[in-house]
Amino acid sequence: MSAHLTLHDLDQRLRGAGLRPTRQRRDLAGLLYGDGDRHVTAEVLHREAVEAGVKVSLATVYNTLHQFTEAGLLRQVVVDAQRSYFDTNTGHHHHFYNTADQELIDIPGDHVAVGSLPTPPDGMAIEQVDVVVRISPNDDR
Amino acid sequence: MSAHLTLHDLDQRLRGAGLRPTRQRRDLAGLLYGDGDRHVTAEVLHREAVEAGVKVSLATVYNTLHQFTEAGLLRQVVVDAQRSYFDTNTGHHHHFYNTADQELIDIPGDHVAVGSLPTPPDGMAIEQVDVVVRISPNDDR
DNA sequence: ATTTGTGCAAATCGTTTGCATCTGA
DNA sequence: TCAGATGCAAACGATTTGCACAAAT
Repeated sequence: MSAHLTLHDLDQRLRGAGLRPTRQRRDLAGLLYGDGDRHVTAEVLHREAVEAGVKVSLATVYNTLHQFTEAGLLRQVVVDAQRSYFDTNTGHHHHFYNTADQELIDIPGDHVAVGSLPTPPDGMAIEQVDVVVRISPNDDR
Repeated sequence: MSAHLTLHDLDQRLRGAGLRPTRQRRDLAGLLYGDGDRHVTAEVLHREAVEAGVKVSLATVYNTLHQFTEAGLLRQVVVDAQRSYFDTNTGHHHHFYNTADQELIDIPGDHVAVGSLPTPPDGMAIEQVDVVVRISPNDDR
């Protein structure tokens, strides 16, 4: 979709989400939204930032990921008990999770049909339905 | 279902799974399988054990939960990045997850229909499909 | 000027591990 | 007997937090 985002684009997106466009937020947003949909962990994003010459601490990466999530710019995906993934695709969709190499792959929302959900318990409302399809390399042959 | 399991029942179950029936495993199994399906975290099970006068360390609870899981007596459920849940119901089913109080509730397998899954990427096989319906108390009115 | 964000290091929390000691078959 | 289990405390890894300093409005 987006080939490259200008500095101005990023500022707009941050302001639109009610976040001050600081240098680190802009840089991180650039890494996150610069090239298609992504799934990152804090560690991975921090490493990328450092490798890209962006000066930012791991603590700030964590803070920023959570702020982005609250602001609706990211979505958190729970598939692994030890690690938090953040998805730049905030729309309706589900995931393949490759348990062998811990990689997440998007499944477009309309490629999974969840039918006949039971009524939630009394006084409860459905917030979100997550479908995780766990996959692994088949070692036939 | 099971009103109360005898010591012998527990031993049988453990042996059947290829595990030596030690005192702590028997005691923990008693807590887990004594009364219907349950969802526990290591912390919770350890606390219950201590309260029930069962002498067992937290480390052993962790070990035991994992051994039971490998032996097919339990199933691990990933719904919260910070905490691991173990489900005594190992059959095909899904979950409601109450995000307000971190409670898991079973949804019978045949109450959720997942249709038209996309084909997994090349060389990959589906291991399991997890559906988590996140719910929270609705604060209307 | 004031508010908000950042970096660092220390603290936290769930979970795992090393190792000496016990226990079940 | 003796392989396998357990307990304890220390180690761990991911994440959060406290606080002094820096940057944005």
